[in-house]
This record gives sequence, structure tokens and C-alpha cells, in this order.
Amino acid sequence: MPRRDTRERLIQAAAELMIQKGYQAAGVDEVCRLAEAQKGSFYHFFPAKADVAVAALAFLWSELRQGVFEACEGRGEPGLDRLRCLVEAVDAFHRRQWTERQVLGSPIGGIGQEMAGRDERIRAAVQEIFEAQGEYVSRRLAEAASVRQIPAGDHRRRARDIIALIEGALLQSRVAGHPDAFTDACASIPLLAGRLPVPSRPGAAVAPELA
Amino acid sequence: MPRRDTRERLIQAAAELMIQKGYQAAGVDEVCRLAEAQKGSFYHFFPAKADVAVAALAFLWSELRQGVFEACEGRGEPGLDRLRCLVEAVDAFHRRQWTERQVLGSPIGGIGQEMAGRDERIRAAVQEIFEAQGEYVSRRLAEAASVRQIPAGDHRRRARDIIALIEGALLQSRVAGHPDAFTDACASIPLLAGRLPVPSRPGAAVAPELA
Amino acid sequence: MPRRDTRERLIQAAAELMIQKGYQAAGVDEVCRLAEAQKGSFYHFFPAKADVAVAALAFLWSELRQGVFEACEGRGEPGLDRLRCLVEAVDAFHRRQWTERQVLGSPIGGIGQEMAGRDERIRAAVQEIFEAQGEYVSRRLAEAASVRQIPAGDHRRRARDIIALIEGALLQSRVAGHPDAFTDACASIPLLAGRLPVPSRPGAAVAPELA
Amino acid sequence: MPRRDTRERLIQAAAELMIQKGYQAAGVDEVCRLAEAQKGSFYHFFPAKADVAVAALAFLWSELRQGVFEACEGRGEPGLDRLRCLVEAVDAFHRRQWTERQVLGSPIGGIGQEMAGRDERIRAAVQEIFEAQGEYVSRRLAEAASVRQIPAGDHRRRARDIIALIEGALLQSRVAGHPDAFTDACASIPLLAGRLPVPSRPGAAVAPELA
DNA sequence: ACTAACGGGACGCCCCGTTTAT
DNA sequence: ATAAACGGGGCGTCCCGTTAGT
Repeated sequence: MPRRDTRERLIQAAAELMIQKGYQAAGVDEVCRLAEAQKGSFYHFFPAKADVAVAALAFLWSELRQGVFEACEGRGEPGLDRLRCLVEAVDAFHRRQWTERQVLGSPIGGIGQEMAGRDERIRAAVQEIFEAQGEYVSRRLAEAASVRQIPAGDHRRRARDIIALIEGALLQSRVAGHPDAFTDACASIPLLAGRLPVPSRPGAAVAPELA
Repeated sequence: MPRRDTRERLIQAAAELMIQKGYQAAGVDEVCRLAEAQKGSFYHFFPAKADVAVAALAFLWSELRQGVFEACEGRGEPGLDRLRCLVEAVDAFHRRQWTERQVLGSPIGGIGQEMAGRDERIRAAVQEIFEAQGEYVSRRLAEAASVRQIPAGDHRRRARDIIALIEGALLQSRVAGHPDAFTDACASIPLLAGRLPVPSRPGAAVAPELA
Repeated sequence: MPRRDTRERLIQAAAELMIQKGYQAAGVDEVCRLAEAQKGSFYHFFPAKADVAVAALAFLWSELRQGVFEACEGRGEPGLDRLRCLVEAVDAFHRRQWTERQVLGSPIGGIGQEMAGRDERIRAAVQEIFEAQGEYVSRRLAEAASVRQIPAGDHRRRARDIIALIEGALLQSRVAGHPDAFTDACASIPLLAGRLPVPSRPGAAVAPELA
Repeated sequence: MPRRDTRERLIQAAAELMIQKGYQAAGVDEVCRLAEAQKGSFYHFFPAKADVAVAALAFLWSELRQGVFEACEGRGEPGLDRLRCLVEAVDAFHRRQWTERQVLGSPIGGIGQEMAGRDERIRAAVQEIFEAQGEYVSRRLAEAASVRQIPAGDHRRRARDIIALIEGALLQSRVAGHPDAFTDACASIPLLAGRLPVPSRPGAAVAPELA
């Protein structure tokens, strides 16, 4: 009895299990069981496990994009305020992941960590997601620069640093076993946005020798 | 024929393989082969694979501490200059890892990513390493504050953010397939060093001074 | 190349090896080798070693039932004579097992001995076989009672005792290293059937105080 | 620190574990752990695992002999009454084993079942124990015959049958998961005590007087 | 096109009973 | 009397084909 959406169910099952256990610990059998599909179906739709992982990454990113990145597009004042909204949405997403699934950290980053050196297509898929995430941040930075909240500069690069901090802080949260670790780190994101620290007292330039 | 240092060889072999392939992909058999030891010897010294991983983490951190963190202790002017030296040493270490082993990213962070949710002792081991790394950075920040390079504040927290950025940037480098990505991100570390202290209760608004 | 009867071959190989070496000493690898099957096939059909053991017990019992218990159903006069036929068939079966495989004792009982305390399903499987064997004996006892060869009584219980004697005598044979030990014990079965010893001389009631 | 009684502790630990799990499932490591001894000590005292099993069998039999067989020597009237006492003591011993260790069945018989076909010395050790047990029963039967409770006959053989019934009933109890099964069977032992002598050459007709 | 059952090896981690050198 | 080291094997699972049938 051919079911219509077997492929989708497999992708979602794979995504779910990879969120919970990572790529390697998510077995094909287990994915099929969760998707209520046969192993034959699995290998009909996906030549190899890595392929369903690529599809699962796309699925995870589409959900994250719609649920977090797109959802914040029009929220708040253009510029750093919107960036703040985005970061808060990420934090909320992370906390929800924690309460609902007892999972901490970045599933996409985790798959990238596990597989970047072992499967080129997975590596590329994660890299694209990181870049796409950077685009969203980059637009916020451009807005902020246009209203003079931050100095002009290479927004792409700054955005990458912000994504890096987010990923690193999510890892710290995962390792700490608590979502607060990430929330704490979020407070530092504006510093990366401006690339120059806000002077504690007007006129006191900090660390000019590092510029 | 009992060799004297089998345990050490096993730890180093495990560390080497976990650097190259991660925890899960590093098989016990392979570790034994590389260490030129028998599986019986392995399980004589380590009740389980996770135990050798804990030992390997300690070994990796001791090497990193001596080779990078301790080595920078007296180098440069106290304060942000010394922090810069440390970050450069990390970058150099990363590049060496790339040229010598074609490995990018943070092995310790990678093991943490893979196993934090699956083995409590490994999670704790990685957390301790992260904290110890933070201590080194924190001391640099305290120096910087004492010479008024940065405003006073919670150095521990700032140090954690810096470690987070480093880990996240190393992950980006791994996913990008090139060590330059990390080098780029290093330039943003001074920003994190000087950030203004902000209240950060969980769920609290992030960076309210930017609103 | 999918063979048609892999499952059957695995069961028979498992039965054969468990006859020869017992449950624990019969390795899954060895079963697969004997069955000319792959381990993948083994674990396709049986979730665990214990499952093939349950199937092997069913197979052994079906062979024993057909080859011994059913085969004696219509043989001899109803009553104790038929019971004697059954016991002789068991003895012949045991001797054949000895000459053909150098195996003594009760394979089914042996698996029960090894595993009753360690696997509930195996325990239950052996118990059912014992009960089924008791049913056959019980029917002979009912016949014997109906023709007044033995006094009326709880045939089920008497049958259980007879099965117990058979199992115990098979164990003695195994431990003695010779099938004669079992043959000898068979001669005592009629005593258990009647539950009262045949008086050596008419009128000399034996052991009335134990009644 | 050489302890005085390491060998004894090893034997008792081995006995305890083999009671609980059988010969094969009782690992050398576990025995050493329970005995608080080193593996080196184990192989200092015993060339192989089978040797400690032989010693453990002797230990188990000495305890059973003293605690059950010897203890009943002077109890009750000579003859079948003493046999009854002995059987009741065995039953009590079995029930105690059940309440104290959740173990059913005959540990000695179990080791015999497991190993008779695989280790000659263990087989011989169990056989000797069975024979020694038969001696005790045999003496009771001789007493009973001398007071005309039972007809004269081959007491050795009758005793063997009684031991067989006991072993078989213990196995049934083990398989049934309850000590009552053994208690029930005990009631049939007097029947075996009084059976008529029959010729029992191998292959000879069983119980010809029933034909 | 899709499902389903079955088969195939290699390898996972762990533990076995032993032996060698100290 | 010990601790370290030894191989080989334990069971189970991995990801992946292949064949049949619908």
C-alpha cells in the first residue's frame, strides 16, 4: 500500500532523531521505525543515509527560518532592535527545544560538527545554512548602520561573527546542561554588531591599539 | 610481553583518532590498532570507551594548556595585548592542526557536541575544560581592566563569551573547510572583551541599552 | 541471493548446536556458519539469540513429539503397555542421540536448566514442553486406570513425576557418560505410575505409614 | 598483603556465583570481585576456571552433606521414616535457597548438566557427588528392607532412581519457577523405594511384568 | 513508482579465560 | 601474590543491496 508522504515522513523522522541523538547515533532502522516506513522505502528515496541528512538539514532550516528568522523580519524598529528580536526568538526557540525534547545546543551545528569532515555534501549543506543565517543578521546590521547605530563596515563579516557566537554559546549551553548559558551570551551580541565596544565613559576609547 | 606505557599509548591513540574522526567514529578496535595494544589491554585500563574519552580529553587539554595557554602567560604586555597573543596562539595551533592532520575545528568542543547529551562524564569533562579556558581569558581581562583598557565588569562572563566565540568560529572554520574563517573571527574578540555589563536574568530583554 | 528457507536453516542449526553444547556455548556466529547464513539474516529473523532458542525448542519438541510421542500413540495395548512403549521409544531416541552425536541427556531440559533463571521466555517455553509431555503420559495413566492396572488418582501429578524421573535419569546418564544409566531408571517408571509399590509377596503391604 | 584464606574465599565466591548463574555465566572476574581477590591470585591457586569449579562442587557437596544428609542420619525411625526425613530436609534446603537467593533447582546438577559433556573432571566430580548421595539413600533403603518395609533388592539402583527423581523434580521446580513443584514430587519417592527388581540389560524390554 | 521482506558483510563495544613480567 | 597485557570471541547493529510483488 503506497503511502503518499513516505518521503516526508522519513525526512521528519530523520530530523527528529538527529536533533535528539546526532547524525551517527540516529540509525536508519530507527528512522524507518519512527517514520513507520520500510527500509526498502528508505533506500528507494535516498541513496544513502547522508542524503536523508541533507534533506533533514533543509527541513530543519526551513522550519527555523520560518519559525524564527522570517517571523522576526517585521518586528521591532529597523536596526539593532530587530536584531535583538531575532536573538530573543532564537533564545526562545532554544528554550522550547529544551523543555519539549530535553535537547540543548544547535542541531544543525551539531550535524556540521559531526560530519563536516566526513561528508562533503553535508558540510556544504550546513555551510549554506550558516551563510543564509548570516544574511538575515547582515540585513539587520545594514539597517543599523543606515540609522547610525553602528559604524559602517563589513556587515557580512560581522554577521558571521554573531552567528559564530550564537553557535558557540549554544554549544556551551549544551555542555553546561542548561539553556541559561545561551541566554547570558546573547547579551554580548550587540558588542559584535558594533565591532567597537561602547565606551564606558564618553571619550574613553578602549583598546585602540587593537584596531 | 607487557609493555610499560600501554595505557598512555591507548590514551594518545584515542585522542588522535577522536581529533580526526570524532568520538563515535573512533572505534575501540582502531584505537587499539593505532596504539599497538590488544583489546584486552584496553578494557583492562578502561571500563568503557567513554572512559578513554575522558582520559583523552584530559590529555588534549593538558597539551593545549601547555602548548598554548601556559605558553602565552608571560608573553606581551599585561592586558589585551596578552589576550591577543593567546588568540593568535590558538589560531596558530588551529592552522598547525590543519596542515598536519587536515583537521579543522575544536576537537574538544566536537566531543562535547557529540557526547554532552549522551554521557554525563564526558559532558562534565568538557565543561571543566571550557571553564579552565575561561579562567585564562578571565585573567587577561582582569589585567586589562586594571590598566583601564576595558571597563570593569564580570570578567568570568566576558571570558565565557570569548570562549564561545572561539568555539563557534572554529566550528565555522570546520564547516567552511578553511582555517581562515577562524582567523577572521579572532579580530572580533576585543569587542567582546569590552562589552558593557548588562543584566541578564533568563528571559530578560537582551541589551536594553540598544533599544 | 535470497534463499527461501534461511529461517528454518537457522533454527535447525541453532537446535543442533544447542543439543551439542547447550545454549550459552552455542554462539550466534557458529549458528550462522552452520546454517550458511549471514548474521544480518539471523538478526532479521530473530531479535536476539534467545528468540532463536525459543524457536529451536519448538522445533526440538515438534521432532520429539512426532518421532516419539505421537509415534507411540497407537502402539501396544492401552494402558501401561503403551506407557512402556513410550518409555522405550524415549530410550531408543536417547541411544540414537548418543551414537549419532555423542550427546547424552535431555537437550530441552538442559536449555531449561541453563536458562530458566535467566530468560523468562525460554523458561516458559520449556515449561510448556514439560507440560505437553506430561499430557501424553497422563493419557496413558488414564487408560491404565480405566482397565484397573493402577488405582485411580491424580494422573497429571503422576505424569509429572514420571517426566521428572525421566529428566533426572537423563541427567544421570549425561553425568555418567553412558546411556545405560537412563535405561536402568526406566524400569522404575511403572512404580511411579501406580504410586503404590507392587507388593513383593501378596499380602505384604509396604510402607503403609507413608500413605 | 597476602591474606590467609584467599583460596577459600575464591572457592566460596565461585560456589555462590555458580549457584546463582551457573558455571558459564559465572565469570572469573566476577568471582575475584566477590572474593575480593586479584585475578593473579585466582590463577595462582587454580590453573583454570574448571578447577575452581571442581573445588566449588566439593564445597557445595560438603555443605549439603553436613547440612542435610548427615544432619538426618540419626533422625526418625530407621528405614523409610529416615528417608522421609532426608527428603524433607532436601525440600527445606531448596525452599531456603529460594527465599534467600531466589534460586531454584539443583546447583550441582545444573553444573553437571552444563559441563558434563565439556569437561571430564567436572563430570567426574558431579558423578561422584551423585553416587555419594545415592549411598545415603541406599543405606536408608537397606534399613527399610531389614525391617521389611520394602522388599529386598538392588538398593544402589533404587537409590539412584530416587536421586534421579529428586534431580528431575528440582529441574521441574526451576522451570516452573516455584518450589512447590519439588515438594509435590517428593511424595512419590516412597514408590520408588519399593519397586520390584527388574532385569535391565541395555535394550532389554522395560518392566516386562507389565506386558 | 513504491513497498516489502530478506540477505549481506563488516564492525560496534565489551568481556572471556589466560599468560607474562614484576 | 600482583598488575599489566593478551588475543580471541561474545552478541548485537551498522548501512546497504537485491529480489519480488503490487
